[in-house]
Amino acid sequence: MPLSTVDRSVLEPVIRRLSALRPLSTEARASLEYAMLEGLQRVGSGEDLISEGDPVDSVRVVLSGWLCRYKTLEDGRRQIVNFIFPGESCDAHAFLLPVMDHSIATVTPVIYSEIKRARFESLLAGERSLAEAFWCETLVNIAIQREWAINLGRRVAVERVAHLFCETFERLRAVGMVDGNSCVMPVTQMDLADATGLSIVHLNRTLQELRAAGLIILRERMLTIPDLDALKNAALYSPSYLQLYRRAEATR
Amino acid sequence: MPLSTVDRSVLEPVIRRLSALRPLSTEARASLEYAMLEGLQRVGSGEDLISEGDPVDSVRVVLSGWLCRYKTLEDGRRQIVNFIFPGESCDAHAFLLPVMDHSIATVTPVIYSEIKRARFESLLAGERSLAEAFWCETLVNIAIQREWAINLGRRVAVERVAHLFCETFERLRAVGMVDGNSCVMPVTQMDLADATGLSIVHLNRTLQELRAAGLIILRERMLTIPDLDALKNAALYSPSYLQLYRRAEATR
DNA sequence: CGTAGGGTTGATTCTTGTCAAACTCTGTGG
DNA sequence: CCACAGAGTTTGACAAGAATCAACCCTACG
Repeated sequence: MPLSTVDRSVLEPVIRRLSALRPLSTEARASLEYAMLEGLQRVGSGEDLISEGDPVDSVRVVLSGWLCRYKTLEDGRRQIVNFIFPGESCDAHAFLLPVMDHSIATVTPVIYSEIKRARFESLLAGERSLAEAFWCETLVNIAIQREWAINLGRRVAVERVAHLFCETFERLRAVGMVDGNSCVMPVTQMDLADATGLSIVHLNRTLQELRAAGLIILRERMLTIPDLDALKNAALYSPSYLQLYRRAEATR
Repeated sequence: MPLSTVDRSVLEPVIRRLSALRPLSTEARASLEYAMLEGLQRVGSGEDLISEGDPVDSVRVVLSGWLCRYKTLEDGRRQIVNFIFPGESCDAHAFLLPVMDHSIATVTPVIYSEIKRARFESLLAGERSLAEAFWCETLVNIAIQREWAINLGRRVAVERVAHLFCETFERLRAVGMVDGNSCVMPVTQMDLADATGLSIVHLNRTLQELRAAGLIILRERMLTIPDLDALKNAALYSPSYLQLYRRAEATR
C-alpha cells in the first residue's frame, strides 16, 4: 500500500464539499475519514474506471485529479456529460440500479478512495447527516445535468464554452482548488469539444474567440479568467443550480 | 373536493412505475395509496406548477397528463430538459435543496397528488421499499438527463427527434399508456423544438423528413410508430438507460 | 532523427437558424 | 351564418453557425 501513510489532508476536499451540503458531526466526519483512508487507490490518466453496462458494487470518492462521465454512440460519437472533481463521488447509490448507463474515465492521474457497498450503507445508516449529504450531492448532480442540457441545446458555441469554464471554475473554487483567478484545466481540446458538443476544429476557433475578447487566458493547461463577471455575462451564466456551493462559501 | 370520490384506478400508473423499480409490499402500497388519495389536485394545461427559485415543501406525483421541466435563459431561449409522465413524481426529495433550479409546467391538464414533506418523509421512513423505489426514480432521472445530454450534444436533428419519440414511447409503455404502436403526443411543435434544442422551423422540417421516411405518423396529437425497430435504428437508440422499465416488463 | 499527440489554419460543405409570409383550424362574437 | 382573431403549422428564401477535410506546426520523447 504505497498510499497507506498518506497525509490525511488529501481528504480535505471531500469533507469540504460534503460539509457544504450538510453540516457533518465530528463523528460523521471521523467515520467517513476512517473509511476513506482504508480504500485509497491510484490510477493513471486516460483509464476507464467503470464502463457502461457494468454492475456497480462500491462508491468511489475522488481525492485528487479529474474524471469525466461520458456516453458514446455506436458510430463513435462521444459526449462527455459531466466532469467529476476532487471532493465529489462517482455514483454514490449507483448500486441501487443494476448496471451503469454511462462510463467514467480519468482525464488526469487520480487518487480516490473506494468504499464497498456494504460498508458505505452501514456508514450512512449510522450517520444521518452523511446520508443526507451524499443524497444532496446526487441531487446537485441532476441540477448540473439539467444545466448541461440547456447548455447543449440552447447556447451557441461561445456561450457554451464560456459557460463550461464558469461552472468548472466555481465548482473548483468550492473545494478550494482555485488560485486567485486561475485554475488548472488539464484537458485536451478534444475533451472540451466532447463536453460542449462541438467539433474539435470549431472548439479551437471558439477558444480563440474567447481569448481574443480577453475573456480567458488558456495555456499550458492553466485557465485564467481576468474578469469572471464578464465571462459569466458572455455565458449567460446563472449559478442558482450550484447554490450549494455558494452556501458553502457563506458558511466558511 | 371534486376528486374525493375518484376511482382508485387513477393511482395505477404510480404503483406500476414504482413496483418496476422496487417490489412493494402490500402495506407499502396501501399506505402510499392512502396518502395519495388525500392530496388529489387538478390543474389546467400551460400552467407553471413551480418555478425556478421557489422553495419546495411537498412531493407531487402525477396521475394523468404530461408535464415538462424547463429552464430559460435571460433572453427567452427555453430548453425543456425532460418530460414528466403519469406515474412519475416531480422532485421527490427536492426539498433537500433550498430552491428549485428549474421550473415545471403542465403541457396538458394534469391530475396529481400532493404529499407534504413531513408526510412523505414519515411514509418513506416506515417503508424501506418505498424509500428505495423513490430514490431509484431519482437515479433513473439522472440517467435520462445524461441521455438527453448526448442527444442534444451529438445527435443530428433527425436522430434527435427520433430518439425523443423512442424514449417517450417506451416510458409511456412502461406505465401502460400506449395502445399497440400508438401513443398520445399532446405537445405543440414548439414544445418538441424546445425539447430537442431545434428551432421550430427546423423541427417542422425534421418531422416531415421522418414522416416521408415512413418512420412516424403524427397527426391530431397522436403518434404512431409503424416500425419501432426502424425508428430506433434511425435514432441510434440504446435503451440501457431505461433498463428499469424493461425489468418492469420482465416481472409483470 | 523520427514519431505521435495535440494544436492551428484555410477552404469548403452541410446543417441549422432567421425572417417573412401564408395557410389551417377552431372558437367567438356580431 | 359569416367575419375575425389567435394559435399552431407549413413554406420559401436566405444567412449564419458548425462540421468536415486536408494540411501544417510544434513539442516532447524515445
